[in-house]
Amino acid sequence: MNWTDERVELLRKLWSEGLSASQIAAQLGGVSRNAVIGKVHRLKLSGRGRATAAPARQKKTTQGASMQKTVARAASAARHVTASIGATALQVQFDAEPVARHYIRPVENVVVPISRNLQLVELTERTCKWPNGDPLSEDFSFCGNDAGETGPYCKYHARVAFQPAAERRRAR
DNA sequence: CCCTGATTCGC
DNA sequence: GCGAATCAGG
Repeated sequence: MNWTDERVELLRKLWSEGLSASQIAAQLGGVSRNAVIGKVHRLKLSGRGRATAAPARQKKTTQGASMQKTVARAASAARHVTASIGATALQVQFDAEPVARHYIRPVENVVVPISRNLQLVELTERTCKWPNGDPLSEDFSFCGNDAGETGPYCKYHARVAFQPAAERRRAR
């Protein structure tokens, strides 16, 4: 892959929009994040916003605070909720309340907190491949939360996708 | 371990 | 100019 004008332009755009090098590499295709970073340097586009490395960590933004509440309310099974709004994508991590697990029998009531809304090219072996939205739509995306190594979905979508037979019967 | 950008250096 | 390897950091 060579750096055509179009590709450089897209690189400039995405970089200015705050996407991470790896995300840009994924969208460009055919290049590694290192290639993107190298190119960014050569183009002297570096230093976008915050200087050194990973900025993806804020704690008490008003927006962040209100969102934490929203997520906490939505996910009744959540015990610990941390949300971070980075220069790139929105990312939320959480741990389920073990006790609460007994209450959420009806699968319809399982609340999936939030998705990273990744594009197809951004999926890796560890990202949840649960689809969001209309595959024919522009804003179609995948959940993208951590799926571990046990399957194609994060634990919440796995719970929806792989219902135990008995449970599925009563959930009817 | 996952990720981030920064730098170096052989090609 | 390019980008893998490496470094430094969250």
